[in-house]
Amino acid sequence: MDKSYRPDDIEDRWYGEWEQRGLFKATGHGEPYCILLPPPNVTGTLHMGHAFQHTLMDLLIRYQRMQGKDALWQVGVDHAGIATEMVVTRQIEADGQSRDDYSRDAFIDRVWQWKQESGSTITGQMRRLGASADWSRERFTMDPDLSEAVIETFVRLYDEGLIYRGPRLVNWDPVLQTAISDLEVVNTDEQGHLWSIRYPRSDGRGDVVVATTRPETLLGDVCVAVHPDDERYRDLVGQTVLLPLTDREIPVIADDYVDPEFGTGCVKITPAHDFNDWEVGQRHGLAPINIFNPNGTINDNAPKTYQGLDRFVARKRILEDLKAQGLLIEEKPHAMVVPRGDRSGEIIEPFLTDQWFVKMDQLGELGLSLVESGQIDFVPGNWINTYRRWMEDLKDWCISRQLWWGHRIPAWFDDDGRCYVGRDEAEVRERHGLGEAVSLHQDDDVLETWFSSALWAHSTMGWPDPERMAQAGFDRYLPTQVLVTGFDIIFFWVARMIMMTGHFTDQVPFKSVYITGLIRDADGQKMSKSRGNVLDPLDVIDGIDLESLVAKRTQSLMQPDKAKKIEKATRQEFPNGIDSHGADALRFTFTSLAGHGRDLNFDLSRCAGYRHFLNKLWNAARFTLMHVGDEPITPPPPQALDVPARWILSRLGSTIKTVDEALDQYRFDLASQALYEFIWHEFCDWYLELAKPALQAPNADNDPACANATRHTLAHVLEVSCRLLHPFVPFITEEIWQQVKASAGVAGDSISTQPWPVAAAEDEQATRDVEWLKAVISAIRSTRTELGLAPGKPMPLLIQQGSADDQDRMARLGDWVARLARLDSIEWLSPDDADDDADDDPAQGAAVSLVGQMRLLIPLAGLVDVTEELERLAKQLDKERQGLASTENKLANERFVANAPEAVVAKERERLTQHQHAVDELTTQIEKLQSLA
RNA sequence: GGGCGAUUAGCUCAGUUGGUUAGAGCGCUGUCUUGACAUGGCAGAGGUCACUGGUUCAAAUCCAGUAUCGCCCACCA
Repeated sequence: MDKSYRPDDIEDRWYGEWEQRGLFKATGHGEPYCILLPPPNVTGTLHMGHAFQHTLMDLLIRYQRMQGKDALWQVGVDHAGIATEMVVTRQIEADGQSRDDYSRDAFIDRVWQWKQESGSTITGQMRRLGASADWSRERFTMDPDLSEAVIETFVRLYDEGLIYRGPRLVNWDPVLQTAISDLEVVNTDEQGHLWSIRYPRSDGRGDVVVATTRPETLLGDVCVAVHPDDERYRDLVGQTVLLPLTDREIPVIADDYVDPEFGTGCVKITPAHDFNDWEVGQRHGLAPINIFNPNGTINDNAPKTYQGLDRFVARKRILEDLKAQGLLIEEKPHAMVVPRGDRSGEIIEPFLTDQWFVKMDQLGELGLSLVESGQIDFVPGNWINTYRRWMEDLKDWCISRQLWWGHRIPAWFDDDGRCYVGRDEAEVRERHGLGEAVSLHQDDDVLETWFSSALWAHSTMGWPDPERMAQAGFDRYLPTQVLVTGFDIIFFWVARMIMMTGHFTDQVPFKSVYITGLIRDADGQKMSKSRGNVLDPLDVIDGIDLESLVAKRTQSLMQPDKAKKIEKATRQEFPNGIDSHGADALRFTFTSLAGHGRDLNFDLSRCAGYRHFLNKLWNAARFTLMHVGDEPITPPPPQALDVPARWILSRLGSTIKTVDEALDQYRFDLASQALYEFIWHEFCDWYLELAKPALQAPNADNDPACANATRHTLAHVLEVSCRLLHPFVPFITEEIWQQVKASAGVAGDSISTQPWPVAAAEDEQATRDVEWLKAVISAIRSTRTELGLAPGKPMPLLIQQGSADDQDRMARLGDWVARLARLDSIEWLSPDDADDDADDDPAQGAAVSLVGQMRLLIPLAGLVDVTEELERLAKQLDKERQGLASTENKLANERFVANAPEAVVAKERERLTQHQHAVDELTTQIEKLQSLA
């Protein structure tokens, strides 16, 4: 093995091997355990959020696989309608063409071509991360059978009356020219203007003044509304006003939607271009007037002068014209909420179009009841509130999109505009008795991407075809165990999956939903391209030089003027680029940070810390292998195990238990912490040191049985630790395990299919022994350092007092004390020597430390300044006095003694004795030294 | 406007049903190339657990309120 841990060397090798051997395929044997991968966009590349979630899913899958379960990680990719069209359109433009050059079929062909070439970026990256998915079952939402599931779902819902089509006001993206869902609209706070406009009364008796942030929409006004109780305008209601710039007269109506306190208390009503106004128009039977074309220009319903103008150009022109006519009274700045499309960033237009909707009343109730009944639980539990609140206030789901890439809606229109729904044209003709003479045209719209994603749980299990269902293990893997995902798609996806799988299969898609936090940068900022603080997980894994990183962060920014600032910050934060950390270190960072209910700040220095941890493990393995060789070691009889061996085996058992309990509750952070603590601070810091004497000459020659037992323990603990760590850090553990398996007496091709370790019983006696040993050694080391005694120089140790236990332990464990504390001798002084009056009291010229009843003396022999030792003792005394005071206070409180559990009081009493003893000892020692000085 | 969460060491975070003198990593200080590891060892420094009250023998932990920050949802022109 290399002296240093080099993740790139080992990680490359193993993944291909695992996949080739088919180790990640579901076996079909044993208790099933299935996780669905939320299908990433086919256009996507792995970002931190994916890497985090995939690490957790992979950990669970590997853990369960090792438990002997039939672990299936069902993966796949989403066709992502809008995102994919944007990517391919951009590519077409880069080729010097325009999208308009393409027919629908030609465009779709081009998308498929793109998909074949670059649609697997993210799955390649998942492999780099170590994701142990069953790639043989990888699916794409537009695979023929998944498309069949989509059509089937649509038709059935339509037949059940749960899908309908109709003209509705929807969120319209004028750039992408498609409807988008409420969830895809981001409401941003922006500074706009509020204009006050005069509408003259038809009867010539003055005018009314309305305030608006969107003056161009006045072309579509159908009335002016006032509050019914508003005294000021009582006489106006029922009258008409002249709509400026047009030749229309519109009524004044009363509606309590109007807030009389705001502005003038008069509101212009444009039902075709505002959701509230739509409601008002409906209530008063006023037909909406649509003034926009789909691309956001003014249409023929407006006066000629404005036709064809872009909505914002039109706004400017209208304001000028109003001003010219003296109808513009005031313009003032106004803070407002502007709806923007999350894909295009454009201002969204409420727009009247024919769209398809799924009725949500019945499905919503079902989705709610499946969670309320406890069939699905959320981790952390409070997310159920978010889910509940949304489900209780569902609006019908607009599922049609005016795109080309996606599942085309299975509806056909005849020449009279009558609509027929069916699985295909032939079925439509048959169902509705339409002969060949009737010409049919399929609806041009496609279904939004989330419609097919909503079926993911059962469509990947073969639904609706019975044969495919049997083959895919529909009955076996559904419901799946846990869905790991971010809160941001609870509405988009989680809720809809629950409703759809529930409705069509009478099952829940998953039993638990584990909601992860968001990955932020080290300062808690959201990672975003525009902030220039995005970390690519692949760069953390493989490293990247500074120039490439700067280039990556400053390329194709929406606001190119930010490039300089981003470059500067990047150069400052990563003066040497980013080091290679390896997939294992990144994974361990994620699991360590994965507490509940909290976003996590990704700090690269923490990732480096875990790379160091893996280096530590690597070197512990080197040390072990150096001593254990590669032949099986005869297992020693239990009585041949020395105290350190019994201790480390006991600690290993506790660690297994802790990890099991933590993972059971999805506490990845606690599990990681326990492993870190065990490997570094117990196995490396103490056990390896305690094992050395037995392994080295002359001890090893004198006591070969002990040496054998130690070697066996080393190999065994390392081998089990590898298995324990494997779900967290699969690569390094495979590498080490392959080398230690022989000496540990274990056989197998790969660690990933080895059994999960089982915790042995704790060995309390060995634990207490080693706690004592550590206390004694630490006390001596501390004394030496504080007095500035050469750390490498062997010293003698004298011991006074001490209990029978102390004496017994020192007899059994003294060799280890001497070795680890660098002592050349240990000598018990007879009680007489401790007499205060004795002139030859050895303690007079020694540094003293206390462990329980024992006084540990290191003779100073004039090596050390007495004042220094006095300072050290004074410091200790101070600490002990504080402890004593706090304990005394507690015990002096009668109610404490009376009410606290006996064990707590007893503990406190014991503590009192110890502090008292220490204070006495230290005081005596200080007096002695002072008399000497 | 409604809801959720957070506030613990310089930084990033643990702290389970209340019970030692509140822990870890990174950073910091001192020291050591000791035969696994300087990506390291050993020893240290560093905290009024946001604030104010309350419950309790006992509060970082439970309750109420306050402050600050963050997120989600919401129709005010």
